[in-house]
Amino acid sequence: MQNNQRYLVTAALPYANNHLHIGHIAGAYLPPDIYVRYMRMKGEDVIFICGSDEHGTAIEMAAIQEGIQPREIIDRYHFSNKKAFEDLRIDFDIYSRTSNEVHHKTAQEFFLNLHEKGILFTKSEKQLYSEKEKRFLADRFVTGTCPNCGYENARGDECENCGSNLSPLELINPRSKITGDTPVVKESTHFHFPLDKYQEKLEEWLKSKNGWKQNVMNYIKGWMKTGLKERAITRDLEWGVKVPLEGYDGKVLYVWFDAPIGYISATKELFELRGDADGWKRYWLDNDTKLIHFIGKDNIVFHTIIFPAMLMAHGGFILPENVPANEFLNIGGQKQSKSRGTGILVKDIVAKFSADSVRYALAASLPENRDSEFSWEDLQARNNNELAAILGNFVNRTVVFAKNKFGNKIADRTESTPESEDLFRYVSSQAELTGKLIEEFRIKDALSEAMNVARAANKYFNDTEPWKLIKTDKEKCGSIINDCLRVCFSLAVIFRPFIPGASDKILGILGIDTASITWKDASNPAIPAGAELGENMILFPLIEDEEIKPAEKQKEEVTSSAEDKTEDGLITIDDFRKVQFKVAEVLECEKVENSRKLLKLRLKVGDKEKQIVSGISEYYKPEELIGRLIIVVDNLKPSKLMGIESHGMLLAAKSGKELKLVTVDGNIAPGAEVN
RNA sequence: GCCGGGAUAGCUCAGCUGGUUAGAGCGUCGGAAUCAUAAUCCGUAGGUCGGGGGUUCAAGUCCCUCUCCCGGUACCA
Repeated sequence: MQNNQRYLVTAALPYANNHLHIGHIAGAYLPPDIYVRYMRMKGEDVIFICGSDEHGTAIEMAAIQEGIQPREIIDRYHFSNKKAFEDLRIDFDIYSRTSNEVHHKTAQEFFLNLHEKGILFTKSEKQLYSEKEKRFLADRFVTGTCPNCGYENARGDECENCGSNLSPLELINPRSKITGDTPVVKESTHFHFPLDKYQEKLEEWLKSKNGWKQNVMNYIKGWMKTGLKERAITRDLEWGVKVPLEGYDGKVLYVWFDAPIGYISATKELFELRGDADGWKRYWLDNDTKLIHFIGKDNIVFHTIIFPAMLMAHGGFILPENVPANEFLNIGGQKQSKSRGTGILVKDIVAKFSADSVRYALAASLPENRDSEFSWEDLQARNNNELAAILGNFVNRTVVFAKNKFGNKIADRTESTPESEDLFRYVSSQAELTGKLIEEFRIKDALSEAMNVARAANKYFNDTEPWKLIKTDKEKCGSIINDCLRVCFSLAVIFRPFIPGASDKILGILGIDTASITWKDASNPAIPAGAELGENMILFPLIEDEEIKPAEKQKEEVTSSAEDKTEDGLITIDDFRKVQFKVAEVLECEKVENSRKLLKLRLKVGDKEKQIVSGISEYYKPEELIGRLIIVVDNLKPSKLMGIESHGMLLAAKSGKELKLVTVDGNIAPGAEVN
């Protein structure tokens, strides 16, 4: 057989600033794992590549906020996510990371290749620069007042309040999110990639692609219609792949440029580990290789437009054969979101349920055509009503029967019946159908067809009634049980891509070596009559209601606590409303004796008076404050400072050694609400 | 605002270029069976395919419009 075909399968590189949730798994990792397992059993030459995407602003910012090095952030999530994949038995040939030396080198070479060809061009742009930190501030590092609605904490890229898109330069009174200082406008020069020049070539290439999913094509059309635009491929940032040219200190490759190159670097690394340093070329530079990117829909542009354009520009590389992007998996109608901290994390779900159960439940509701829903009840129902009741039960009833009636040995098959032949014809055609569906990336349908085999198997058991036959015709009964055991083998093969754990167990019971299993075994399940069966076991323990309920509660807790403290420090309007700010007039003010910086203030808030203690005597003298209107938090839980009760706190802005009271712009009655 | 996507049985979803009584799984209800993790098998009920209008011999499927949800993207004060 002269099949030179090779497959290079990639799964989106997870960004190493958060833990993976099951939406990621359903979108971009479980489908390729199933696909790859199947293709391997079919005897195809496949490599399966993934790794952590570890550069970019968000990681640098997270590090600054936590006061640690980016390295610590990426290590935390790289290893956590690597383990999450292992726990779910998602078996990459390599799970690499873009902080690796081989990646930096590969990305730099790629950049230089384009640069030397004169494809890239430079352009200078005005950007905000922090003198204090000696660095340019990325959009997300800046906050300020929105020029449209006046919201004071608008982000550099958009205003959360009115939804307008902003550039940091538009912000009124911009501040660094890190130090709070005011940045200045400064020119910065960046390399750009002329994506617009590749539009025609891309469109032509895409035209030749049939069999791509409709949703993917729709996204592409949208982008093409608006017209592609040049894109900056460098940034002013510390954390990333350095621009490998003189005079570009402090600049790194933009993360979207370096990340997809990670697929190439990871492949290089894989073959280095295999002692075949040039092996990666067979996969990336050879037209006999089919490159398949599994991703979520948020990544479609990068994998169908930007990265292919980069590969075209570089030359020599193959372009993707298909990009079967999935939609999103929601939970209770709610989007799972890293940045909002909602969603069910892999590490939490595998702590509680088996990889097989989770894989099955997710595979059964993959968001292949549109966003889909996942719930804990779903997981329970899938496990109990399908895995346990249909598949698990069939294997169990067969094995138990063989054990009780045939001395735990594989009975002889002495005769064949039309029913038996029908059954195996069906098994064989279902195996073919399941495989075909997997190859078409219709994993959900494939799984459903696989389960139909187990249904047919149960029906065969029911219809042939071996429990009756054993009393009248043990030989014929033995043939039936032999059939059933062989179907168990077929089931182990057909289900193997989806639930490898259970497949191993079934094959273990049957005493079959798992190493040499091929897809063809599903149609030709050969088991040695007379051989002793291994120890039976329950493949899928039932999931009780109690196991689901705490999980639900847990989920709610996660969600609600996440609302209070989200990744980028955002709160909801409801959170804000909890705090009652009021205008207060300072009636009396005196220094607290023996304290270094405490002042005791007597305030008039509406028609009541209250006392607060505040640590501002280093900045304000008591007499300066009397008569002034200030802003206080009115509903703060009272506390004692140096034995003196304080019933609130005043607001003041602090920067370095400066502190200024927050006041109101003009006269207003004390007690007025601030919002 | 503009562009795109979605709205199909109680639930989760399939329905390609328009064509017989709109499908599957789960759940419901009834029956058979009792080897098996009270697990199986057979059957039943259940939908004016988001609302309205149109094209057609024929529309869930095409066109228009409206409502709601989700993405993307532009701008005004």
